[in-house]
Amino acid sequence: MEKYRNLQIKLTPQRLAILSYLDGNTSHPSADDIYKEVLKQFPTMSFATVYNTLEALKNKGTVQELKIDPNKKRYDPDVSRHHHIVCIKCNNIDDVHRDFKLDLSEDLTSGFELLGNNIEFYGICQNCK
Amino acid sequence: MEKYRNLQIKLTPQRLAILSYLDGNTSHPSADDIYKEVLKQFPTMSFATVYNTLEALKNKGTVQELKIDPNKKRYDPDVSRHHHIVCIKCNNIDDVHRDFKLDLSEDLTSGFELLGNNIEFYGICQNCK
DNA sequence: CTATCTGCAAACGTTTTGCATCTGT
DNA sequence: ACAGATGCAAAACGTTTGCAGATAG
Repeated sequence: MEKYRNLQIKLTPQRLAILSYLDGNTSHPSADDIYKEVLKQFPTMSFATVYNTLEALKNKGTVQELKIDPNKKRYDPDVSRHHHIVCIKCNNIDDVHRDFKLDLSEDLTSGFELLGNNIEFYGICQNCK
Repeated sequence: MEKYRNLQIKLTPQRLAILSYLDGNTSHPSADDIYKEVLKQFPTMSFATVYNTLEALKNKGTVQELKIDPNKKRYDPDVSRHHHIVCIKCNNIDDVHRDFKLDLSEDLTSGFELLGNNIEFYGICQNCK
């Protein structure tokens, strides 16, 4: 795949399968979701490879780790500035592509150098209503 | 303790020690932090009791579980509406007591019934600067 | 050719569970 | 008295690691 050449990581068949699964994926999959999917193509796929690849992609800035699910890490191939809305019943996650400028006055930052924010909206999704 | 009577849970000595440790605590402790602390007073304290108690307190709405630390759950006895600012270097968490009214227009909620939001600010804390 | 990746299995840290005993109400 | 809590140990779960063999560049 041409588009991945500039990642500067070794493009093994397993990694290409992971990249292809992640490309345009808005389901915010967990490591296990990725593993299960790629396993179909590579019956010897291991978690080590999934995590190794995710670590490499995180370092290259093409995937971000989400803290939305308290029980496992989930991954988002969309690293553009956006937020999420989570269903409190089924944990389904959707993207919220809107920018909010949230400034904190000095007295609220506890001396922190403020770098940014992530907003997690929550509610009940269409399916669960 | 009078103030805990209305929780409608059995107030064992272990639970009172946990409640006393949590009361006014703004360090956002993990289960392990709580365990270690209460262990000083009750050498037979077990994780089962810590988790059991936290579960009960969550259900009563007097403690909330935080998803800020990807490696372990952290707990906040302050259930008033507030946000957090996290240090990207040391994972230290401070409270941000300010209200932001963030409305999402219909076309951004993906059909969700919007109930609220949590904002995680991030930056570098005074110690780490 | 060699730095890096894969796959397996073992290890890890956190959280959950089963169960016998104990205790707050 | 008894519903529900404790404490222990084992298990479950997601994630990480060590290492021998394989492979992309």
